[in-house]
Amino acid sequence: MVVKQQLEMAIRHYLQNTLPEGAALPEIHLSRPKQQGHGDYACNVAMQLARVLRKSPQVIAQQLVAGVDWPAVVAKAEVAGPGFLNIFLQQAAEAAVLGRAVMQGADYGRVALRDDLPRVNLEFVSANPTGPMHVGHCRGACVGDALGNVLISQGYRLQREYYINDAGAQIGVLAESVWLRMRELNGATIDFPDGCYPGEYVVGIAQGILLEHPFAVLDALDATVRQQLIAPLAVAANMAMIRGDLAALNITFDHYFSESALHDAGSVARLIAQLQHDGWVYRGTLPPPKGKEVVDYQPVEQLLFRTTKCGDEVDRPLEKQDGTPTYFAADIAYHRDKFDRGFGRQIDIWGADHGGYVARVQAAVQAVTDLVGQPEVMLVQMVNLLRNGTPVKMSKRAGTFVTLREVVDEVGADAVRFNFLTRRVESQLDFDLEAAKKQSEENPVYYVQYAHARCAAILRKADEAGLLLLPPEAVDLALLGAPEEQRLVTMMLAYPEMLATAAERLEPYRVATWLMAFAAALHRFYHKQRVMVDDAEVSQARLLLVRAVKQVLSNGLAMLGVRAPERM
RNA sequence: GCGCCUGUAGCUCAACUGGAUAGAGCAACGGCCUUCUAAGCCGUAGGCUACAGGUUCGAUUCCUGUCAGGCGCACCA
Repeated sequence: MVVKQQLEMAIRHYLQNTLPEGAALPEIHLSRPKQQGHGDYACNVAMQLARVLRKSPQVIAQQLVAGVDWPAVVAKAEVAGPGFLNIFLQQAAEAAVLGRAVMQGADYGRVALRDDLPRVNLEFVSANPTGPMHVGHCRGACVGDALGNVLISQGYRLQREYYINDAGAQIGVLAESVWLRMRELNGATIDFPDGCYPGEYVVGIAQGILLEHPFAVLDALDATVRQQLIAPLAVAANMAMIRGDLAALNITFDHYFSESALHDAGSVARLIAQLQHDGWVYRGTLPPPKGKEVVDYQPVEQLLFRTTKCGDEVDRPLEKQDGTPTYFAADIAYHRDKFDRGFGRQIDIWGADHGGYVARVQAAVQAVTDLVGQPEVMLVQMVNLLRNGTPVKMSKRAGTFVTLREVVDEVGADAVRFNFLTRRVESQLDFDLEAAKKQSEENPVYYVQYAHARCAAILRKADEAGLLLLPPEAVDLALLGAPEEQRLVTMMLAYPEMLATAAERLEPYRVATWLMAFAAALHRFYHKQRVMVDDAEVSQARLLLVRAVKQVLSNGLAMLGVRAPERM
């Protein structure tokens, strides 16, 4: 059992036996004090109880110190400040974490697979297959991949999924764009209409398809037939490109799910029929949207879903004016499909521009699966791409958007990932290309990686010196008494707790900020204490410390998908 | 007009769901390499946490209002 839980239980046990009848047991919250002098854990329960017991928090805390049956790992507990209970652990008991980290290796901080948890479907990126990924997708990609790692580390069975929006009008536009490029390649002069995809990659796709399907053959086809031929080929080409872009970021998915397959299988139509049967839909007319001028608004009777019954503002259409299903209808079927595939928990990572979409999807999913609050939607705020402090204007139409690939090539996958993972998703952030390049050698990511390389260098040095590393149990941990050493030990103890918190709150950025603090602790230790000294026992103790630190750095970086280099 | 997110050092961001002296990285200034990696360390400077109220032992955190920025507001995806 984790120390934190032992402490919690000990305190709860005491309170249960001593609190007067009817007094509610407060939540026992143990925190890691920022100040080293405040012990390994702090508890504020005395202050919470002050009002109920009509006693000063200091007095209550004092009673806790004396009365609680503290676990053996506790060295002492004392009252501090306004009534904090500061708990200090046995130094040797704490330092046992070093052996665990070294022995468990990559598994340190991880939890075994838990069958009691719902299976998780994590959907992210899902960029439209109409072109290469642009930098806007990058943040969601990094966050999603890291979150997947974090959840898996805490025992979740998780699948990473990419939803391919390969249905709808945009695909027709894509096919038409490819066809125009084909005609251009064939010698025609084309005036490209506004809605088309102008990017250079469309030419490549056109060329690729022409290799298999000669122009004359395509030209002879009926326009609709031709489009049906070109569209899937163009989508496939774009998806190959997108997979390549993701691979450049070291991101892979377990499953790619096709929207058109959903339509082809009749899932959408079946869902609508089912909803009609269950009384969730009706024919009605929506009022014009408020606050925004809709020039072409016409009151039209549509098939509407009663999302208002589950907390949405207005009911939402399932069919367009022409009778074909809306994207929303397909999306309900999609989330229903995830449920049918056995995912009791669905997490979607969307861009902030989809914020208005959350309520209706959650309402609909609740209606068709009885899962309340699903999908859990993480809204990732926008990234402002800057170059030398000025915004980079991005327009798909003008073909001026910056691709993910360009950014990765410029800045490097490790730096890109770390950069996007040090911030909470709720905060919009600026990403300056020039700054990222210029600072590429002073980036936080290198600070952490350097700490790892430094540990590796020390261990190499020890190896070259012919030093035989003792097994952890043979090392005298009491020799690690310096503040810098204890700081490292404390942080390693906190690592599993940090991971658990990151998973619980869906906040992978915690790993990155923790790593920066941990790396700082290592660098400080390095400058203060020499590892290999004349005293062989001290050397062994510090080498064990370095081995453990290197391992935990490596584990943390792995969570973020960032390399842990042996040399820099 | 309504909804969601945000406002913290010159810049980019943290602060462990309400805790103790608000911290890192860049940028600035001053020190530290003939011993394990100077992509590092130590020090200095930099803050009315947008503003005004409220809740309580205690507020960057929770509530209300104001201001500022971002995103969204049928039949696109």
